[in-house]
Amino acid sequence: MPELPEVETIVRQLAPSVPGRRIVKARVFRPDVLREPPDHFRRGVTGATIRSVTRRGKNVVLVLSHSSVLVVNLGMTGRLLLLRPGVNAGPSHVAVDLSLESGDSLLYADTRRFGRLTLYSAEEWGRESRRLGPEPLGKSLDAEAFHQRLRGSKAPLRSWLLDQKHLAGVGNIYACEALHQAGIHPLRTASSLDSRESERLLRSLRRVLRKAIEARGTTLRDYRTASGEEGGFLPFLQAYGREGKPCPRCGSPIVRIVFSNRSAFLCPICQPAPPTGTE
DNA sequence: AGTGTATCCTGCAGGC
DNA sequence: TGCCTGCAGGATACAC
Repeated sequence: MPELPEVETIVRQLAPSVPGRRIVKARVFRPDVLREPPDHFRRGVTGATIRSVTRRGKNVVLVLSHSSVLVVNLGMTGRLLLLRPGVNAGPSHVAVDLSLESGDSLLYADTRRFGRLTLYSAEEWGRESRRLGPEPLGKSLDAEAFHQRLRGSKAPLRSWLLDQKHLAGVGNIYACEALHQAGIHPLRTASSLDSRESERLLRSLRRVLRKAIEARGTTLRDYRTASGEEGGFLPFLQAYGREGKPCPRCGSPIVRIVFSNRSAFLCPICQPAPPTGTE
């Protein structure tokens, strides 16, 4: 669930208050969210000062002193919360608790435990980060560069958008929303878009991501901001999760299709189906 | 280079 | 009330 806007919301909330603070104690309740033995993780973070909190794709990136980097990928149900004792209540399914010297805690909670906390050296994280595609809201990606990237792939657009090596941060909700807004069918192949269509798709993608950030993300069920609040973007979804409900643009019922083992939501009128190629 | 399938997990909604 | 099935924001590995 946590896609770019949700992770960006969490990072924006943590960035003003967390950097400069030291981790005085680390408790691991669910070792399976770590990629290394719990005692190694505890040794790696205890005593370290958090230098910065940033985002790369769907990852929260915490740069620690001693040039190590703690990367949090929230999976489907992960939450990263700043818990102020006596102010906000703790969540269930706490996996890792990082106590800060002020008495606050940075909690990682995750019902399904698909999320991961990974401790990298700066070099290792640099390598990992370079494997991800460009940031969709970043300056380096212009319409021309986007079109060039699309031209190299025959994958269906929805699959292409979800692949983090093409673009970093797009998930199923915002892929479906952007395609709907751009009037492009999710099964169109990436390379089939002409320059006008690819420009329209990039514009739609950026618009929906920005709007979702403004609304502090989409809470379907589990997502919470770093302060434990729900995101406000759900009422603005035009296609995702709206099977059978009227398309806000043309009124015809939204349709759910499944491919690559995941649902896609679309308007069959606004998003004309590509030729099947079998006839 | 693609796709389909399965896996890691829990919880909730809907049908009966 | 309970049982069952299907479904869920993600990432990855496998066979084909």
